Amino acid sequence: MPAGPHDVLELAMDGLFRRRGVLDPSRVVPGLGASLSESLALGYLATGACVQHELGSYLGLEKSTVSRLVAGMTEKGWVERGRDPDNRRFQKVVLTGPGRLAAAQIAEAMRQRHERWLAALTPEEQQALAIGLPALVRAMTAELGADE
Amino acid sequence: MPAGPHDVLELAMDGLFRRRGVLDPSRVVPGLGASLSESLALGYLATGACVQHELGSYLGLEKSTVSRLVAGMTEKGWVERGRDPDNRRFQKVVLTGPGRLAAAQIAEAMRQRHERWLAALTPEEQQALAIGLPALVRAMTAELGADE
DNA sequence: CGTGAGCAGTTGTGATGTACAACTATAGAG
DNA sequence: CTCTATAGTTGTACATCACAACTGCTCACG
Repeated sequence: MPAGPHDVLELAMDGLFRRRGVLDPSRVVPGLGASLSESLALGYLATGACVQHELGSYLGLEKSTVSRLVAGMTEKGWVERGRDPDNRRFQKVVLTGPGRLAAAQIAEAMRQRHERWLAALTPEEQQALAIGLPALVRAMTAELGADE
Repeated sequence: MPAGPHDVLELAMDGLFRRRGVLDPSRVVPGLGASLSESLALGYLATGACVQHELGSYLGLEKSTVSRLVAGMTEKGWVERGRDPDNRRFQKVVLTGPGRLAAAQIAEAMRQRHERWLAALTPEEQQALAIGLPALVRAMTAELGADE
């Protein structure tokens, strides 16, 4: 009954699943009213404009869902969208000023939250996490197929 | 620009959020048709019968949600519920035979999945994960307040 | 050219998972 | 015995998402 590697994962996953509300950015940045998908989209768009279907593949969402997601973000004034003049099939999505601000707020709140968590860890644990966690994500990603 | 501990968490969280479908047991044990909450409930009930509101506090769900969750699991034949004779306010929930089987199937599938992930890690990474991950979950849990 | 195949996006519809509010039933204290 | 607190149920509404059917655009091929 000493905890093997599997038990560690088991307990961690259980803990994460049961507290999946933590993921919710509306708790991390209250009053902003961004859903999880919106937050991820804002973060992605902050690295550069993109076309809707690219956003969809990044977020792992169906195109219809992305369409409505972007529509909602447009109404909130975070993005603007318009047909790409070079290829009018594409909807190019661009962050607006307020959108950039919202993205920055979310990123900063996340950063602070992560620092709070890390502050509760010993240096050894931090070091271990920095090695183990990326490896785990790599393994999980590999299993799911290379959907970037 | 070397990745600090924060960047590690940032990337890991991003990766986990975007692939939150991984959490879905219906992919891990296809054909069984158990939702995430149902899977967690089955896992919890496998450790012993309990009363509905206890299940709710374990899962972090509102009592009405738990009521319907248990109703659904009853229909699927995984649990039975009945008033506690000692205190008729309580609904005691107990795993049935099929429920026990489903719980075992889920647990086994999870175990296999975790082993697959771990197999893709070097021994050093496994060791690091075993130290870092529980620490992270501990820190997250502490921040959220001590909910079970 | 022009037409047909295929892709990007939109809209209609519905499933799922959840919370909140109002209610019922039970228990226990005074 | 009544009053209050607790466990659970039901009505309702909301958020997130997928699938299917549609529109509009592009491009290759005859």
